[in-house]
Amino acid sequence: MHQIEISMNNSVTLKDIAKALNLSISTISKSLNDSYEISIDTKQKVLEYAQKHHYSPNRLAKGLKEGKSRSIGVVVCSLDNNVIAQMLDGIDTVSSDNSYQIIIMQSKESEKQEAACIELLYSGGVDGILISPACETVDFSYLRSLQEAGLPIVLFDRLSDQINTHKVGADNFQGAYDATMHLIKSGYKNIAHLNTNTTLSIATERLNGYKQALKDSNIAYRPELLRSCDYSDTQKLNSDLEEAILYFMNLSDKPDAIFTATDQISTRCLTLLNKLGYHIPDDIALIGFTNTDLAEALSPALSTVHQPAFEMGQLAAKKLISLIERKDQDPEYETVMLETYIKARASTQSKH
Amino acid sequence: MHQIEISMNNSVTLKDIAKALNLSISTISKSLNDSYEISIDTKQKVLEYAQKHHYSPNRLAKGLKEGKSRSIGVVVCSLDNNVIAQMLDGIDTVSSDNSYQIIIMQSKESEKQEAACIELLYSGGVDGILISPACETVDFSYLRSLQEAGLPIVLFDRLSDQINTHKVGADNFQGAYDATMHLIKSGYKNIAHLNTNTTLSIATERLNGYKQALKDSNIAYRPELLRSCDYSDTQKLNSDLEEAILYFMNLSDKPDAIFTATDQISTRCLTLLNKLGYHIPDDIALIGFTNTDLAEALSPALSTVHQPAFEMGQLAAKKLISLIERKDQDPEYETVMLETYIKARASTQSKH
DNA sequence: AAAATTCACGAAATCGTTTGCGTTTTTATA
DNA sequence: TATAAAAACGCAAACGATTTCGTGAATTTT
Repeated sequence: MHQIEISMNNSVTLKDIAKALNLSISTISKSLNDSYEISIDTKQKVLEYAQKHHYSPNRLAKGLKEGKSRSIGVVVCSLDNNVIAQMLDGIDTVSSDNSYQIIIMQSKESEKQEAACIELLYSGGVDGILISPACETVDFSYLRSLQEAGLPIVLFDRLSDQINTHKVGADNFQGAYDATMHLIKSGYKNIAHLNTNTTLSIATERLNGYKQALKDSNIAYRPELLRSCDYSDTQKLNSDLEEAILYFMNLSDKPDAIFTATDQISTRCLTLLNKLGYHIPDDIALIGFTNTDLAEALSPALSTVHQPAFEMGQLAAKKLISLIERKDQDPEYETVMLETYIKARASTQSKH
Repeated sequence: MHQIEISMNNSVTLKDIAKALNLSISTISKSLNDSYEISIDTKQKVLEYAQKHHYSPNRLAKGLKEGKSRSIGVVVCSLDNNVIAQMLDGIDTVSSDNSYQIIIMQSKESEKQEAACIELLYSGGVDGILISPACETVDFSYLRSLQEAGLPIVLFDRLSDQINTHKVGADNFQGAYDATMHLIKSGYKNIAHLNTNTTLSIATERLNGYKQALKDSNIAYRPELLRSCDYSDTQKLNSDLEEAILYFMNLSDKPDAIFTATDQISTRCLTLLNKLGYHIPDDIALIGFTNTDLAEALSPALSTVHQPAFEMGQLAAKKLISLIERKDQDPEYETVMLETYIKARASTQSKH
């Protein structure tokens, strides 16, 4: 039988190899790092032994020594979300390709918890942080102070003016503009808008796109057709949503279409409208931001504004890694807005 | 103005505080760890300075010293997946509560990539690994060797007999049995089954549940009503799926219902049946495993077998942490199967 | 007042790597 | 042959934190 050579609690270290081969620790280290100082014979012996015994360098020790951990902290509001999952997928793809590990944490839309995440990641020695801020978050000073202390930070999806760094998001203004325009061109005139109550760019940009489309089409903006839902808690979101829909449908001059601003709002809105017995799109048309691949299979098929979530994640990770590795000295921070796509389906069928 | 006190590249260390307060490093460490050896006055001074300068212990150093990193490696096939996202949410909740960080990696259903993930996590010094194996994976010897070397491992969702440890999954047999029974009780007799081509327990358990329900209902199992799809690649999955459906519908004695075994298969199957012009449930009924919260809103509303994904994640994380912290010496490994729930909707309406 | 405790702190080893520099041995040059 | 230059390796410091042990000073005990 072949004995387990590894000590019970941990793996082979340089010291173990050194002892076994009767060499010094530094010789082992240099051999494994293919240093010119070591003879080919020795290198081979060391390499062979190391492979046989599954040596792999202790990342903690290496990180400590080099001041780098080759890990990236990712802070998102929630893991259980389509769009976010796709962004994480993109982040992970790029990170893995560049041998970075990602440490994911959830803020659950709480500013406080978000700060705790960041703190933990920072002290954990991450080389940089990718963050999509919680919707509660208004104070970016802590993040700024970390940035000033030298920690690379990149914002993605939800952006903010309060911090100067690379930012990768979707072109929310254009997406909202296109969605609204699509409704207008399909014959809808009284277009309501359901948004969140956040201070983040994502909300205002989409609102502005909506307004601009109305303006460009010479349709007056009616404040009563704008309602926002509390995004911090699912319960509240649903009740706010139902309330808003009932409010819309009881207006004397009620809307003939709704444009919804986020994934959750879009899909829940469809569900609620169905439940309340409204017929889409005859009673009311619906288009909204969401990335669900079930849009086609919904009842009715839901027209959507699709965000390139995977690509956003990829780009954000690339930007962060370039900051970490200082590929460009003294970087010019830029904000990239990736294009969104309208996918017109039955829920916004042209008015006859 | 208030100057940034932190050095450019990194944070405050014990040494910095020691120098600033003219004390020794050990005194600082002990103060912050509230040691009895230090006077109250000194402790207060140190604490005050530490807080003011945002000191937080370097996790790498601490981990190195203690031989623990307070981090957990999580290996899943994909991030972009509903059920998995919910499981990750559960894992993260428990991990955060116990101050563990989670490092998530994707195997993308590849055995090779999975091995690379595990290797990376191990050398990264994780305290334990949570893994839902890739469907390609047949060889668990590497995982076993790590386990023998002392690394705690817990399997979740997709289990395997090839490794002896804690396992947390859904009661797939019962879920499949219930789903099939539900179809039978609703008047369907010719029930087809769409599954994956994997060797993992998840597939065979669901198949067995299906078979058992047929048997208990005195319905003969017909091999031609069982088809499996390649799960390793989305393209292939879709084409396999379409092929299988066409095959089913062209049988002389064609099925009047389909029971689908996984999230992806279930939702795509619905989409495909719609696209092919079949009417659900009149032409063919459909029930399948999936956790999507859009089931209600689909066309038609999809009957589902729901897995307690969040809870599975929670429990798996708890089990792993208890292994890590050796709450029970020499643990009796156990396999927990959490209950699934049938949610009957329009897609399996009773035959008239 | 002398002895024994307690108190408050510092020195140094340790975790596993990396790396600059010193040392020995071998080889090449004058 | 004496000397310079490479080659091959070891020593030791460093990264930041924890922890054992040792040491003066202050306090208490007889």
